[in-house]
Amino acid sequence: MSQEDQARFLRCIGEQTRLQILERLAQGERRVGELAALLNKEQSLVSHHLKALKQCNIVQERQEAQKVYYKLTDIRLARLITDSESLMQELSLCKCQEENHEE
Amino acid sequence: MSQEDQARFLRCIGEQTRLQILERLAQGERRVGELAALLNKEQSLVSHHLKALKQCNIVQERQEAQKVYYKLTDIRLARLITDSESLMQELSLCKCQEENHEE
DNA sequence: CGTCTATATGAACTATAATTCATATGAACC
DNA sequence: GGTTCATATGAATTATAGTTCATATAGACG
Repeated sequence: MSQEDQARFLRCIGEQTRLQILERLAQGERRVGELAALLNKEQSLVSHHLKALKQCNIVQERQEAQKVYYKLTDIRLARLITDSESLMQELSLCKCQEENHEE
Repeated sequence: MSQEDQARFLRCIGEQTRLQILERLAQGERRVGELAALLNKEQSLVSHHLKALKQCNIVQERQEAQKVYYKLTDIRLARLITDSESLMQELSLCKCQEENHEE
């Protein structure tokens, strides 16, 4: 597993729509159309993102007739995301001490 | 803390050169020039990446004369990266069962 | 077989990010 | 003050990634 793969993996998670998808999948299996409706995004967009997530082994699919269900490959992914979120929140607290301007 | 911020944070970590920088900083403070030499990259490139990391509160700087030392804002960042790496490695093992072609 | 439903795909476009190069800044030191 | 050393910056270029649209595929079902 190269460092480039690790970077690719993190970048794959580091996208807002994909984070939203993963948030939903953390609660259980969802169909493509369901996700699109829940997130209020185009079906093709969701499909593209799911493909990206699949390529990084972050999600798995299961087909049932024309319907395709996606789920997290491993539930620990949800934990990883949660952990990164809370760590990031702590880090950003420090920020406020030093700078509170946006340029 | 918005989801967009979280995505930005993960993307910031999800870059090979920055991962390499963080790997070094996990071992302790380093100067810009040191990092450039260690990674065999241009000084300006390292500087740009450090700026990106700083903007996400991932690293902190400390100046001493003309020299600028960088370090991780929080050592748990190193853990987060390590954790993501090992989880990712596990996930990629499953991959091999299903596909072993590169297109 | 035609139609509907669900999803995937690919091309085109747009946006974002990485890299390089040349140069600016600024401290140190003679 | 001029020179050197360490770092930062900005513009220009290139590479990568996100989004949309139109269309393909493929199963279900009358």
